[in-house]
Amino acid sequence: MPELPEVETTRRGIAAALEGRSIRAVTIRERRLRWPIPRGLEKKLVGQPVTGLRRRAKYLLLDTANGSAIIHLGMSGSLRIVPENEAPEKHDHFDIVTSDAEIVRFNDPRRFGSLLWAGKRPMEHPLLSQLGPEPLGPDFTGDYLWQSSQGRKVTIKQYIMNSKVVAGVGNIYASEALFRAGIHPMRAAGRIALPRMLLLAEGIRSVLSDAIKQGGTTLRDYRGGDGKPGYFKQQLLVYDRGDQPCIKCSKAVKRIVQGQRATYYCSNCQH
DNA sequence: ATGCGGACCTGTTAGC
DNA sequence: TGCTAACAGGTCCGCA
Repeated sequence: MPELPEVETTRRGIAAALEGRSIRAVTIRERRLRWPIPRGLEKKLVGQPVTGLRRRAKYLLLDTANGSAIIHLGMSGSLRIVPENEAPEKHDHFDIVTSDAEIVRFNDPRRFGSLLWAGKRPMEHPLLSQLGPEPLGPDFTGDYLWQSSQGRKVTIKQYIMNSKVVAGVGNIYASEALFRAGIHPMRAAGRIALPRMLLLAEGIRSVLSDAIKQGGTTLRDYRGGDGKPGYFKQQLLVYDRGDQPCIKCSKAVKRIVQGQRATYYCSNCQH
């Protein structure tokens, strides 16, 4: 479900409820997520003032005076503020209750998400320490992308989805960015000329920021932290449009599988 | 170092 | 209607 724009939308939706409050309680109903929620994590959080809610790639960092917790939404996770007294439902695996009695509730049917403790230097946590630049940050440029891809034979689609190369480009936006740049998803990463890599970096940057502006993409039942759906789906040019006419040239959009993930592209517009 | 396939899960939908 | 198979927005890990 959540890609970077959805995670960012979630962050913006719940940050105000957390920042400047302290944590009154952490209620865990199911510890078996992607990794088990560590025993004693509640104790590290309860009573702590929340100093911020940050995002790095698709990870959310809940910063407290005592250290940071890492939250990942996996494929099907969501975080939202629920009314007081709303009974937990199926797959509501944990709640964070603030000193203002606001409840931030995590739901994740597939349990690919996670809740971990990262201590005082969260960026040194193994999940975060190997990440490449933020796609919307200043270090992610076409020059960097071109430089780092030299000699790489993986397909460009798989390359931009590698979190060591650039952090947080997921399956939907990888297809969309390649379409924006006119680059064929099967092309070897190391065989793309610099000017086209500049277009690709810009494609990644623009598709992600456009999606954030729209509140993310709602494919099935995604909701942001404020409960609103995302409106970016209307602007997906190739993703999930197999056999439908290309927006630019009307040729049928193709669907292929790369690394067990669906890829959509136009064979006429992308080379 | 790189690249590939499998693993972790449940829910929805398409096809017979 | 009911059963089965395929598919889904992520990403780590182990092996060649």
